[in-house]
Amino acid sequence: MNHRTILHIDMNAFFASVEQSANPDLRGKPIAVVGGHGRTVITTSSYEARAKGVKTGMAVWEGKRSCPELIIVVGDNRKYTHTSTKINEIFRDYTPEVEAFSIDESWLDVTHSLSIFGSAVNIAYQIKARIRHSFGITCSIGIAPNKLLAKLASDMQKPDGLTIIEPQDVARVLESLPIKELCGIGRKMERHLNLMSLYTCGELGRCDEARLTRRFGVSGRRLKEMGQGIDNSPVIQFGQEEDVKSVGHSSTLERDIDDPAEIRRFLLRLSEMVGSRARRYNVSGRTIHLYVRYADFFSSWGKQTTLKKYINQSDEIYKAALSILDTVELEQPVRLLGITLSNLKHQAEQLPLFEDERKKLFATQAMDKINDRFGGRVVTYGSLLPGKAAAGNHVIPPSWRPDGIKNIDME
DNA sequence: TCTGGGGTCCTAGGACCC
DNA sequence: TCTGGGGTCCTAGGACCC
Repeated sequence: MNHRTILHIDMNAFFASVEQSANPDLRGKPIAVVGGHGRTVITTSSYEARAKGVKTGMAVWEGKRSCPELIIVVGDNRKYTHTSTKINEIFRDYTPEVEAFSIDESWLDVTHSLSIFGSAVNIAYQIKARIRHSFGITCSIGIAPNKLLAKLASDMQKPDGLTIIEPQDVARVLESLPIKELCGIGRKMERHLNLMSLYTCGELGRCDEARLTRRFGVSGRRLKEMGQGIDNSPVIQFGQEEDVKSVGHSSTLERDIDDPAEIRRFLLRLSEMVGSRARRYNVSGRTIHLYVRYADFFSSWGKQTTLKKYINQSDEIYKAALSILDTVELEQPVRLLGITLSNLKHQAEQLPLFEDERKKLFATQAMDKINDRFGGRVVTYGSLLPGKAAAGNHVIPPSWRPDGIKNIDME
């Protein structure tokens, strides 16, 4: 038998747990972590709050309605990214093959570490103990022959769970499992498959591939494999990731604005955030995408333009965004603005001569990317904005589930 | 004080070239 | 004058993930 052994590690209620660990007054209490200003949602809540019906994606007042004693904590990104980085360093004591899926989830391929540490279960218990000891938080771990199943397994027991799916048990576990439990099958796909009378992974795995391909194109084969619990995708370790394909920022304004000058100021600010990050990544891009959400929340549009040359200077990005804005007539006050740079080209950079130095550089850059993506840094654009119209802090939730605004479905 | 922000991948259709 | 195909690039939009 030649199979891989993959761990998926999921921090339980990560942001809320970090806050409770940092502040003893919050322990054992229902708390909710939110972004910086009024127009925000609950990004993570403690298990005490969840027991009272508080869910990710709720507005603060909704959370308070179902749990009046709910304590609201404004999130601190740096705390979370710092903790996340440290936790991933622990993982790398057990294998170099660590892939951070998000700020609070990672996969580890421990296939080649088993002989050193005895077993995957041993590794899992060691990791749990070290995370609890160092950070005072718990995690759920799934052990399985591939990433898809490991992630499925880590979801099965929370909090502080440990679930193993042995290769010989895969078919039994999947037989009556609802398809939407699989990572990659969302609400819409579930509905489509249900309409084909496919409800469980067992049914999906037995479905005729041609039937799935007719309906879903190239995804058909992948769907069938998922139903069978097949996933050959490798764990991509730090520094081995593909180059980033787009860099963007968007932000809901504190209040709706329709003053063109104010809109332009905000676009300049977004351009600076996108530009500085692109420069840090050493990329430039030819395509600029502008996104606008109107005051009514439901109507929005996005427009993109592709230039002849690659850019990453903030003023050039700003200019391109303005040129797009000039082609439209705004229909309502603006609630949210976003700018994304894509069609990226990686710029040549000086690489260290020695292999281990290169590896270190790549790993650092990879972690930088993760930190950037999850808002770990403070981007300064000082004098550009006169005070009040600024967006709030960005707290990127670890576990957005379709219970929130996405659930307001118009069908 | 209703409803966030960061991405990736896929599809469809049009323009344009050979 | 009318007819066709393949390939690439681009825009727009949707589904999915955290």
